[in-house]
This record gives sequence, structure tokens and C-alpha cells, in this order.
Amino acid sequence: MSTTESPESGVRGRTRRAILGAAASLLARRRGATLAEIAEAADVGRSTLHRYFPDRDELMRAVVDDSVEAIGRSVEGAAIGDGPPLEAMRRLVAAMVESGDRIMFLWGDPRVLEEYGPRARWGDAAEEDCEGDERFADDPVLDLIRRGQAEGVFDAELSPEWIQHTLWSLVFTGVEDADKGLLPRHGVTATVIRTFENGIRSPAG
Amino acid sequence: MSTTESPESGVRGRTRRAILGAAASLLARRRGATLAEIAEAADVGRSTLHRYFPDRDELMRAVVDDSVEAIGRSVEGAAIGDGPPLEAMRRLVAAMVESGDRIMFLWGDPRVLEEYGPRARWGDAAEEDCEGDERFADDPVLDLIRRGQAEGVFDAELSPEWIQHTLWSLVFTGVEDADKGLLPRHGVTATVIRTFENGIRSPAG
DNA sequence: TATTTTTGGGACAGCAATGTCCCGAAGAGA
DNA sequence: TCTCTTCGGGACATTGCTGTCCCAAAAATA
Repeated sequence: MSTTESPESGVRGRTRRAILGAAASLLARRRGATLAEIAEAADVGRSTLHRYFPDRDELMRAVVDDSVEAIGRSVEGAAIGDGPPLEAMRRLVAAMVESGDRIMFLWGDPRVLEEYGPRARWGDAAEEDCEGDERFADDPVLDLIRRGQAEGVFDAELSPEWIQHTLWSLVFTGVEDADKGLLPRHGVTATVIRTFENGIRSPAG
Repeated sequence: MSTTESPESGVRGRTRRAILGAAASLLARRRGATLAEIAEAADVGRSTLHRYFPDRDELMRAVVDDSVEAIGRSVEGAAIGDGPPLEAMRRLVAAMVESGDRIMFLWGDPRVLEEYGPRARWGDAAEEDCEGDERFADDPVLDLIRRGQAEGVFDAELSPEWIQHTLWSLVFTGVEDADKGLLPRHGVTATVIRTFENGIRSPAG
């Protein structure tokens, strides 16, 4: 190990990922899930869980970080900076749907991002007057939305933030419906894209 | 009413409504809020709260029932059975936005409707194979959606249930954003309607 | 004013979740 | 095989929420 952070040491890395994955998946569906339940879902003893994450808060922070990273990687793979905005947006939706569990975890409880969000990385003492938006100033998703608006493809009367929230919201709803069996898993992306782009109005009408 | 249910007796009715309102408002924003917090928000002693609702479950059921009724009344006032579907839908959105707190409470936690939903009214032992949809068979909102589809106004390739979920989801997001100050309170309805109807595509494009 | 209802708060026991510690067993690596 | 690490589970004290009971004060009603 280098200094403080254990990198990805074969054993600990695997266990750690197992815990984070199980936690995200379970917490997405049952917030307030017990640590014992999370441990069980991860197929790990409660002691082990405590060994990796001393208390609930640290676990939450880690799961949030991990989820943000996972989604980030997925989004990165969509290369939303390239090509026509509409097509980039479709790739983005697909990427987000693929990270279904993480999306449900992060978006399912607004508090989660507020309390354990990226802010933590900057140190917690920083309670500046940041209205909570500038930290997303370089968000590639917002960039894409602005680009689409500038090119006249996306509705410019809607604020980029609102469009972004709509996106998250629809993806979340789609993933959730699929999770409940109300929507076929393979059709989620198409349905979300269709609704997101055109709304519910009949294309014919 | 006469026998078991206390009707609306001036005093008890007022206290009851205060508790239900405060509970919905608080639980909408902080699920897992303590009974003590709810009592405080309702400006009532914890004893009094327990006097009206013996335990947490009964309170939850009551808040759900109350919220469903409140929204129902609001929706009823929108007369969504009359007139062109598109205009009816706009009235519906406006009505739902007006019930912001209740919407946030009911939609914010999917579990809430599953555990304390209308099913409770039928008796809890009824665990028939109802896939959970037939109970909404006569839902006026679904009726409106189907009507709109039949008239060629709403996208017929989207399932009515999906459209309904989209509707709830967008209204929820709008109300939530307004709650956080990200969206001007008076513009929520228009923004939601615009997005819901047309998606994010530029009308010009 | 007198009576009944309603209320608020304190005291209390029960309970489930949490966090800590320890030890023997299983597993990985040399 | 030997050694070091990691693991699972039990035991334990602690904490915070819950639900119950009681009583005096405040409010409503007659």
C-alpha cells in the first residue's frame, strides 16, 4: 500500500466493491436499510462491513462517491461532447440507464446528494456561500444541454438545469418501472428517449 | 362517520388536520422524520400526536389517505373528463402542482404507496394475485390519457401507465425544484406542462 | 362560574440499530 | 507447510426512537 488509501489490493478491493455494490443496490430500493441487511446483501459479515466502513456515514459517503464515479465513467464512455447534440443525448440516456442501480440510489433520495455529495471531497468545513450550482459549472451534461440549445435543437426557453433534472427524473422513473416489471428492461432506453425528446404529444398530431 | 369515525368536530378536527398537514409536509422533505419532529412541526405535544394516531403506522396510513383524498379533490376540481384532452391535461397539471406537498409526500417514496396505499382500505389480508394495476382501472387520470390517445393527441406508442408516471415524475421534480428555489414558484406549472407536452426538443427545430 | 374535554410535558420501559471488541477459523501468499 | 491476513460471529454497552401512563394546566362548553 502506498500511504493512506489502499489501492485495489486484490482481496480488499474485491470485498470493498462487493459491499459498495450491494449497498447501492439495496439502499436504492430500501433507504434506511439496516447495516446488517447491507452486510447480508453483500454476503459479508457485519464485522467485515464495519471493518471497511467504520460507521454509517462513511459508508454512505463511499457509496455516493462510488456511484458518482461509476456513472461518470459510464457517461464518459458516451462521449457526449462529440457529434450532434441529439445523438449525444441518446447515448447519454443509454449510459445512464445502464447505471440503473446507481441512478436509483443517487436520485431516489435528494438528501443523499446534499448530505454526502461531492462537497465532501472539498473538505466539510467549506461552508461558503456557494449556492450549490457553481460546482456543476463544468458538468459535461450541462455543457451538452447548452450546446444543444445553442444549436437550436433543444428548447432554449427551458433552463439547462431544469432539462437536466427532467433527464434524471425520467431515467429514474424508467429504471424504477423496469425494476418493478412495469416496463420491459430492453425498452427502457427507447421509451425514456422518446418521452424526453418529444413529450407525450402524438408525433402525428 | 357517526359511529366509529370522528367527523369533523371543531376542535379535534382542527388538531387532526394540523397534524396531517405538518406530517405530510415534513415527511415529504425528510422521510424518517421523528415523531417528535412531526409533533413539533404540527405545533403539538408528542402525547397529543400519539393520542390521535397511536403508532407510526397509523399515522402513515392516515397521511396517505388524507393526501390521496386531498389530491383527489384537487383533481376533481380540474374536471379532467371534460373538454379537449390537452386542455384537460393542463388543468390536471395545475391541480397537481397546487397539491405540491402531498405530491412530494406520495411520490417521493415509492414504498409509501405500496405499504400504506389504498390497498389498506380493502383489508390487509387480501393478498390476491392482483398485479397492482386493476385497482387503478377506473383512475380518471388514466381515462384522460386513454382518451387523449384515442383522439390522436397523445402518443399512442407510450403506455398509459408510463405517461402517468411521467406526469407524476415531472410534477414532482417541478415542485421539488420550486421548493429548493431553483424554479420560480409561479412558473412551475407552465414549465412542467411545456416539458410534459413537447419534451425538450426545440419547437422551432 | 362549574364541568368536561383537550392538551403538554415528564417519567418510564422496551426495542432495534449501532459501534466496539475479541477470538477461532478460513483463506491467501511465501 | 508456515505465516500473515482477512473473515464471521458472538457478546456487549450505548444510543435514539417508540409507545404508554399519569397529572396538572389550559381551553372549550354548558
